[in-house]
Amino acid sequence: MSEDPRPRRRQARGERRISQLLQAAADVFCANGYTAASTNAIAREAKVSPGTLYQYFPNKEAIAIELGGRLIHQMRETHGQVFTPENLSLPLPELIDAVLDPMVEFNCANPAFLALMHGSEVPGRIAEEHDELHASLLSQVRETIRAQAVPPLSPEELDRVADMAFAVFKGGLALIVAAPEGPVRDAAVAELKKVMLRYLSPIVGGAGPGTDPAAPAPAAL
Amino acid sequence: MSEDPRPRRRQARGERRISQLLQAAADVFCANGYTAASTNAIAREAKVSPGTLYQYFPNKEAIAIELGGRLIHQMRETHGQVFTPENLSLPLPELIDAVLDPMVEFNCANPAFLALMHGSEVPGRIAEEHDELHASLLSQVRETIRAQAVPPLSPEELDRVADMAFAVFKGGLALIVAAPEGPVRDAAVAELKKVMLRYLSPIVGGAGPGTDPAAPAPAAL
DNA sequence: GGCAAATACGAGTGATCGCTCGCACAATCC
DNA sequence: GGATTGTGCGAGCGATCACTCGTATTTGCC
Repeated sequence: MSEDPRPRRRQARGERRISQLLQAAADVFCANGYTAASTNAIAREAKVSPGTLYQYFPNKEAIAIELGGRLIHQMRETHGQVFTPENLSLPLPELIDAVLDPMVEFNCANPAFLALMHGSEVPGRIAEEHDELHASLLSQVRETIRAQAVPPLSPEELDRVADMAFAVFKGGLALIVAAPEGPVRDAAVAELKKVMLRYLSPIVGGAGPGTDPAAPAPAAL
Repeated sequence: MSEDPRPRRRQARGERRISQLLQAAADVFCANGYTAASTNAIAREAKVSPGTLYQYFPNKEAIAIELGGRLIHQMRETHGQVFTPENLSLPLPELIDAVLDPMVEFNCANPAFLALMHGSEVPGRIAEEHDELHASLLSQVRETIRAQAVPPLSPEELDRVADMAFAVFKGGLALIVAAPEGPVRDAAVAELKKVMLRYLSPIVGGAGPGTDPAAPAPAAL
């Protein structure tokens, strides 16, 4: 609750150590989970002594807080550029590309994000921030679907569809990040896009079977 | 390793204690995760002393092994009754009902299953058994889709579709078990069925938009 | 160079956890 | 009843973990 009036002068070396420690923490959290990750292991991974670690973080929880905070911040920047007014009125296939691609890229580049956000073992502060982010993302998804839905959905339906679209995305995302980098992962991304497109098409396209009423056997790609 | 030639005579009271301890372990694992769950907490939850707990389990891992084993066994029984030859040729909507309903029911009734199977913190033995179960389920899904696909899918496509269908189901399942029991959960289940139906329809129905009710009288069983 | 602050160290401390052990009670068999 | 064995207890042991502290080194500033 109290601001600290002495913001602790940091030298460049200190900032570097912090990044180094957070990177090490990300690796260890990712490999073993939050609870099983020991602060000594994090320090060892960062090639520093336990004492040095505690020079920059008051306790283990603070490490997760800071790491989670930075990841959430990056994620917010990512999805801030994703749900733009222009994207909002894009045709569905392009909209799905525009939304999924950055999300997939971020989560593949930062596996610690999912590891930290998912466990029920994480300290309460992280869980709170994650809930906020989740709610924020969800409302963006909801507004996007609302903007696209023809005819308009009832509020209850809108909630259900947004919740399910997000949950399904998360399920597919887990498959994608688990896939080996390369063509296999790309194919998985394409497949998830198919799921989303087929699920949402009837909602945006009125009663039609798909967004593209042309060729009955598209089977492209 | 070595079979034990002395299968340790158990009295009825002992069997009851074991069930009691496993139930307590399920609750504690579910609430705190495997690593954070202490054996003393499990014993306390079961209203017995730590010594009593260790009368029936050699160590903490064995508790998770036994609990996971029992849950996996139940799950196998469930999905053994799900993927039957009769169900294999069911129309898609009925097939989805037949597969999803028991799976959803099981996971809602046994939240410890997901809690135990999901963490990367669980002992290696559980992870192995879970991988086996996962592979088994996946192959059942694959065979079902293969039986339904018109025209037949290439092996690579079949793998991708089965993987994605399963991953998407798991994502939706997480939403469902998190939903409060009652109409909200039922609506979520119905919504997940929509996702699966819309995703798989183009695969089974050839070019058709949805489940073509061409065969009006399947009426078997 | 000289000083103060920041950085780095790593053995050590208290707490917690998995697990043990000695002993008492209860059930079963003869 | 006596013998044997399963059941139950809970204080306590060794290991591990989060975290500290006294001290040595490096950096920024004059």
